[in-house]
Amino acid sequence: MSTAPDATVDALVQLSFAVQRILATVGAERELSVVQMRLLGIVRDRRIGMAELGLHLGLDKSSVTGLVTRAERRGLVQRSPSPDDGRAVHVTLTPLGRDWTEQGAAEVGAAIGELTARLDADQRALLTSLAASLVSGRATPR
Amino acid sequence: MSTAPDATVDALVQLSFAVQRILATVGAERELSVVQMRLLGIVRDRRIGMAELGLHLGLDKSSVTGLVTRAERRGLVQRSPSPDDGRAVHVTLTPLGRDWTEQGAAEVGAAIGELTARLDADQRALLTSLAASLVSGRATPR
DNA sequence: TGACGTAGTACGTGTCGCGAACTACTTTGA
DNA sequence: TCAAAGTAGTTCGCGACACGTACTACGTCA
Repeated sequence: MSTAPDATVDALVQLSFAVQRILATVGAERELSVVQMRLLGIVRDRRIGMAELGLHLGLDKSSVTGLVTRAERRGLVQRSPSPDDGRAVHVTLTPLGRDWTEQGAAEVGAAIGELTARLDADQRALLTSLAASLVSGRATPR
Repeated sequence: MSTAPDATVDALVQLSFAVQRILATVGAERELSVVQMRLLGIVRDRRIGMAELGLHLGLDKSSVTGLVTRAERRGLVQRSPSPDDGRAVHVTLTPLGRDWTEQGAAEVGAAIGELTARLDADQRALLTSLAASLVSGRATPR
């Protein structure tokens, strides 16, 4: 029920825009939107169908269809029928998609490294642990 | 030139998506996109023209035109000619726009409060200070 | 086997962002 | 002083993107 202090809200919102901007910039080099990058990142290490993909992305299934279709048209992912379920489809990375995903991840890592360059190792670890606990919903170890 | 550790990249990227999701959810109650919310937030406490707005949002000026036009059509902002420059336009909140902006800010504050509920006051202050320093580009006080 | 649920697609609508071409006003410099 | 160059915004056409609705096809369960 408690409202966060304005300073906290501001800081987190601004930070989220900064990170999104990094993602958008890295993606733009390959004409990938942030959502496309996210799609690649999710498909990277999961065997996943359209519906579950929609859950991860917070998108309607019909939106996922279009997203995957565009990525497939560009040769980044491919659909393959599920062996278990005749209705279902699995989305996997093509070799090209895998390349781009690796490269993109490296570039994002570099940009985040730059963003956090002013922090020393302790501060960075602290930030990581605080951020991770917010996302996971678990308490932060002290 | 240093790349951030994967854990840091993950935590910050995930956190940014969590915050964006909050913004999107709050906006959705009024059928406002995240960018529309941002527009309101920027116009809230600035006397600003279209070009500068584009800089803040990282958008092309033609995109700003459309953005403002849609917001204006909904009665949230208004354009007024600049007294100093016959070419320029100032974008300001209407009373309705101001209401929505206040309400939206309060709801975002509440949601961020919930997101950070597991942190105690010290941890929250620490997170705020770390995040703020990343965004400002200034060093974090120790 | 028939009813119901689930996975995914097709289609129409609207938002959003871009670049290029355009108008209108301002600034600059000879 | 006045033409050239610059600046603020708009318009237009395009594609990406997200949604809801309606549809097909397959699976499950009684």
